[in-house]
Amino acid sequence: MRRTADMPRYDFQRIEPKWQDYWKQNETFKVDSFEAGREKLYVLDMFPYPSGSGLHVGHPEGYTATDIVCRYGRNRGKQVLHPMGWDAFGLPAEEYAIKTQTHPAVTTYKNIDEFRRQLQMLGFSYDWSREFATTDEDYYRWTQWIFLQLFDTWYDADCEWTGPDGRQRTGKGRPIAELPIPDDVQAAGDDAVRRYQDSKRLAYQHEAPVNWCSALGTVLANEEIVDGKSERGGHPVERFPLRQWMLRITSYADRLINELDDLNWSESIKDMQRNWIGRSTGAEVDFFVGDAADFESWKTWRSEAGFSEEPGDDVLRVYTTRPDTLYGATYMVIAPEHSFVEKLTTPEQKEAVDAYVKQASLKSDLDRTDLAKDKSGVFTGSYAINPVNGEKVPVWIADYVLISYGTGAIMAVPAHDERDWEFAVKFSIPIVTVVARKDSEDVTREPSSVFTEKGVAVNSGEYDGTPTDEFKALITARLHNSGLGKQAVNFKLRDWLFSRQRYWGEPFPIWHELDADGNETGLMRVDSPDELPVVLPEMEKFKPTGTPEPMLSTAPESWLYKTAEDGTKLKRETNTMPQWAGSCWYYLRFADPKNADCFLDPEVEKSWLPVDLYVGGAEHAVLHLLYARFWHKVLFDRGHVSTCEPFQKLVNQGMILGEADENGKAEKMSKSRGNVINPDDVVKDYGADSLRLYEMFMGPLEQVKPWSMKGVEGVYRFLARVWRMITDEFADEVRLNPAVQEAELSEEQERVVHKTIKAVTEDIEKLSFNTAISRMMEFTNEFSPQEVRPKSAMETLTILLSPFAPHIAEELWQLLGHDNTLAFEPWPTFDEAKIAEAEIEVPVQVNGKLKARIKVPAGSDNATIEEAAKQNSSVASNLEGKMIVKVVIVPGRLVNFVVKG
RNA sequence: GCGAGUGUGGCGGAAUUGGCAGACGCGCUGGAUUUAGGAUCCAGUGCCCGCAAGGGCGUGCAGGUUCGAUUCCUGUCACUCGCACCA
Repeated sequence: MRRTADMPRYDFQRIEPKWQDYWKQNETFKVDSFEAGREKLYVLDMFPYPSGSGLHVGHPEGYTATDIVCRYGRNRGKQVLHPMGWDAFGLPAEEYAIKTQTHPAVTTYKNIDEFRRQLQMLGFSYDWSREFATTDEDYYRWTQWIFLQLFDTWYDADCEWTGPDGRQRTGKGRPIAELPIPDDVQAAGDDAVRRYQDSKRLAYQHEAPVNWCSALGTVLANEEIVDGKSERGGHPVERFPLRQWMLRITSYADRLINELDDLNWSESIKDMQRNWIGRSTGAEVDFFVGDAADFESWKTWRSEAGFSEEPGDDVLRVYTTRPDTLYGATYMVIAPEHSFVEKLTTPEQKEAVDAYVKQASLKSDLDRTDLAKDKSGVFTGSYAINPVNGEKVPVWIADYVLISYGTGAIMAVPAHDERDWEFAVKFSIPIVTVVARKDSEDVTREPSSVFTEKGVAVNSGEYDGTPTDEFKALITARLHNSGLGKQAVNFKLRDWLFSRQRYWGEPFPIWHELDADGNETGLMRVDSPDELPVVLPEMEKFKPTGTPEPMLSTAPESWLYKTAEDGTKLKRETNTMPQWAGSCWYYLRFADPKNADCFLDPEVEKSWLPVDLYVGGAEHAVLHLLYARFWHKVLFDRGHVSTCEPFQKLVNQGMILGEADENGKAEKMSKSRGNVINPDDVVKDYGADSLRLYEMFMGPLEQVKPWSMKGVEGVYRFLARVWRMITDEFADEVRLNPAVQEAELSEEQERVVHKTIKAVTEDIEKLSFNTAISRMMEFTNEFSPQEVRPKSAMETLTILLSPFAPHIAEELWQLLGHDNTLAFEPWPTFDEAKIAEAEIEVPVQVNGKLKARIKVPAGSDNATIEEAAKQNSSVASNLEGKMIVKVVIVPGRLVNFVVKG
């Protein structure tokens, strides 16, 4: 019999819309209320920025993985929270607005509609009733509210407390009202108290060098600069000081490192975060720069007064991780921006110093990194006194020392630091060895190469012979006792620059007080929570001012100004928040998206949080994940959430590259290369189930892998084979294949069924979807040729397949005689006993080389197996005339004869 | 430079308390069916020698441990990602 065109076939174009409709009509995946006592599963995708170019094939990779976990979870009887939304503030919509005079909201919501259509076309089991965009007023109202929490919080680094998670910690974010006010501040009056409080808040204003990008018309966070250019667009960035909003993320640096330990994240992402935070321990040490004659009296005074919090203007304070090399400090360096530059510069050196400092200030970050290893610097003409040996050391200025790290000044030990070595060689500064390799006999005072490892002290007076680690601890303690230094910790992490000068972002709920002349006094007021949201003003032009003056400063006066009840004139803050703000807490809002009274009901929070599985691209390994963890910890400290970490398990999907060329080389997909695959086209040609299945079959989820249209065809063929295994391809209408019968499973069939259930189940648990799919292919290869295909086996496969290819699975489930969706059918179980074979094949080796395979009854004892092996003709001929030295038998796995002669 | 990761057929990949290397898919070869193409089905497919039986080689490379190594150890090379004058 031949197929004809009108006979039913695997018709995804009919099946897929049908079931998408069904799920929508029946609200199959909506979760209304939390059922106490039932296991919960909160699975989250990194929500997309709804760009104008639509969904990319990289999106469905992670989304399919989470969808499989969710659908599987429902079949396992869990209550599943699986939401989707939009990270919708951001530059592209605003750039488009500038070009076309269209309000960014219009573009944004249009793009969202397109993204939603594309995601629904792929059959993801989201609870769409929870959808929101970060640009919704109902949402950013609470983003502003959280900002007010940050504004209302100071970090008490010494507070010891036990959180609702039962863990003891030191350091806590506390309400600003609980901040102790020093007596002298109190005495200076209310305004002084307010300014003091403002200086301690987690959200504070700060005049600091910023990264200004004139092309984008905004300042950018350090994290948004790549190679001295803007991460977005690659535009040049200049640095100059500007008053900006900052978030005190550095207060949480230690907790952001420590609390990574218990998370189920890949070590490499944890490492990237640890690296980014960059904690180092060492010591701060004071070098005396006053009149040399006063050195001894200064030391005596210090040993009584102790190490001061502020260094004072007769000392140069340095930070070092190697206090054990103090005796080898042959010069010092201060950053060109250091406040001591002027004071330490002698008249003879003034001209050279001025020139150098000016040149350094003109260098952009790009220049500084480009010239990386080429050291430059200038001598100030002054000397400091080394506190441990009283020696005079020259003080230099060089831009390899950064003002933003440590104290902006270093002691240089050229013998044991590569940068100092280079500098000393270039400027002919003495180099003195103070650390030697252990057991090394000849220690030259002037070494021929730099030695940066640990060893034992030499040329270090009474400390000679002390091992590095011991010496570090010892000298730090002694410096502390004599008031000359103390142990110190430093981080690479900087406070987070939180303001932008663009329009399309959340306005700050902040007012600045104005004096009679309309100038800002520096004092601030906040909008009360019931005045939120502070809605973006309607505007017609979106072009940046071209200066660091924020866009919103051109907003209507009615939005910009008001008079407080006490008569004080107020001006609104005109910066907006960066795009990160909205994505810092969306996972919380998904649990309670419609709540009008609260950002998240505490009971709901305890039910659904934390996120059990979070899947997204590795490009967010530091920024988004670090920021979100920081906000979460602040909310935790303030009692708004009950867990200290938001995301229990994190998985980063690997990037999907374009199709490989004839040389087998695959490149990143990009418009300019013309190798972008559009999901719409794939769905049109092969269907959503094939796209989903293919993306999971390509290889391990976390791995980078190239696209292959032939591969899509491969999984499409598999689905068509499953279809033909269960349906009758020769009938005039869709109906069951006559081979599918109510029949008992044969022993062999039962074995295949149970083996497949076991493998697919375990693979899903491991997120090893590619191997799960190959197991189902094996099942199909086994059953397709059979003339009797028991219905129960077909039902089992249908359920196993349903998380991966839900549309075809629902359709087959219906054909197999079921009225309901299979979304909540119990997941099949397996019986280990039914997987075992009666007779097993055992490989036989002679001297580790495979010679034969023998069949023995399962559970045979070693003697039986050995005997059977010797009976094998091939083995026997290999053993002939040899002496058997040893027989290795691994029950059920292998036999190895070790022979001699 | 520092940190992390990855190297397996023509291609994507599978196999880890050390025990049959190459599951599954793609591609390729041959065959069946077909007016033809497509689709489908069957058989084969790591490399080398050989008509065959059979033999040799083989998980980036070089060593080591072991009866036995893709897996463990040492060294080395290549590629990818992240950070990059952080004292």
